[in-house]
Amino acid sequence: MAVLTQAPRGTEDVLPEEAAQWQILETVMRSEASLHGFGEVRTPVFEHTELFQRGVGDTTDIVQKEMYTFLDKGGRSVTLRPEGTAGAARAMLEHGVYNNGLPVKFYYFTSCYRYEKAQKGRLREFHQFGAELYGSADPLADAEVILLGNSIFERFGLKDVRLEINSIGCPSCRAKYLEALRAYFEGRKGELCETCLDRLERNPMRILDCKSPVCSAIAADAPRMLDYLCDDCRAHFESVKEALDAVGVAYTVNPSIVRGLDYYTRTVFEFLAPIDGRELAVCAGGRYDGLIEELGGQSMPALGFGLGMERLLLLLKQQSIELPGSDPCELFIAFLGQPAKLAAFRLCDTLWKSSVQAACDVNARGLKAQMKYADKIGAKYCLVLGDDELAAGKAELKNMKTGEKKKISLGDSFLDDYLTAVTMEEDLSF
RNA sequence: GUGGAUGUAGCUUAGUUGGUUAAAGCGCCAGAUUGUGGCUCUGGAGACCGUGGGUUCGAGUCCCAUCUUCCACCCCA
Repeated sequence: MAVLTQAPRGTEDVLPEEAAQWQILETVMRSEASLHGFGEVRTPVFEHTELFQRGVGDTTDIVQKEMYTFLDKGGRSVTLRPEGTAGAARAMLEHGVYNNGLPVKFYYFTSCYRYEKAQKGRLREFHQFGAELYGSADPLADAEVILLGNSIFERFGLKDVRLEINSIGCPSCRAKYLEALRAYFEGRKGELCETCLDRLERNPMRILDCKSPVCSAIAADAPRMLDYLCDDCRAHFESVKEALDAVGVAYTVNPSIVRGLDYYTRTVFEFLAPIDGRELAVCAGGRYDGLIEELGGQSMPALGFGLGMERLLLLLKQQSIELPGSDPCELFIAFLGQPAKLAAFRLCDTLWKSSVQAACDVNARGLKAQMKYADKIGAKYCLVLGDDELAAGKAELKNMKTGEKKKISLGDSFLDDYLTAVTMEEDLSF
């Protein structure tokens, strides 16, 4: 049956070659995050279902139809995390991390689970890098978080990544805005497409980015959130922009950016990039000042973003940005005959203990096949061991690229001989 | 969730109006003077033709269902 030989829909295996790419991404992102003062948190894959209902929002599509929710054997309802923010916030509250001084700055790599119809760049199990900052209401915090995202794209040398920002205000000014927006669209109800009629009920801001030409024409004249911001929200947004300007982070204000999660307030942003001809959000986030209180903590401002690892990988691939692959084998030791076999194995062990990537044949192959294999795995050097070499106590070290050979000792000075020979060659190549 | 495509060896594909043991290239393995890789030559292994039904004397080819992948929408990282 195919279930045995086919991964479930929307999931992907990562094989060694690609895993090497993941490792590089993670290493770079970790170093960038810690440079900016963020510390890693690791939280459970599943949480109480209620955490997401509260944290993500009962009215969102994610909670309403995309969560992997099930009862465990104790009858508790648990859910595979559909995003990283709620769990991180929960952990921060549970352990009272806010007592260690504010702001608290977290980053994480998590797998996330959403029951969606899979497409390229949209998986049921996907991975996010996320950053969270708790305990600062200052616009500088917004800029700092955005800057972290930006610096990651810069580190990889990615092109055509656009930053769009917007402010969706605080609960009070947004309420006024929604009222105005609803009134506006109600007035032109007859012209809207079917999905937008539905949006009008559930989330009128979504109508703003409808792709239908009719709706977008109507949306063009709709009231804009930015015109409804209260004085505080307006000042906040202006200061965020000032701070971004100060560090030279380019952005465009896009008044129609809406976030699908209920917890957002004020600043929202997206890093967009073209992937296979369509523009996808690779990284998105914003401020959510109400979240912590919603989860039962004392009111505390917070913000953060999620960055889709698979999408980042697609983007790197598409822009042909080569990350160094997994390290090839350095030295392959080929052998002929039983005594040489054990000698080769012993030499490999010596090399391994000195952190040299060595390998020898474990398939009982002929010399020629061993050489072929050494070539295939990209060995830089090759050593052939037979009865003659064992008797002489010396063997020829072959540079697989140039074909040059050099005699080195197989005795106590083997490691030194090998290392000097290799170092000399590398010096020559410069 | 809605609509539309797709599926033949590890990979890329061929397979004629349904007709004998399903092809090819690349890759893999092994040989070409039991001591040296990359080039060449020769040979070999490898496919229940996504899966399950149905039509038929006979199905990779037709029909239905189902799964996967992909595209648009919904939504989103």
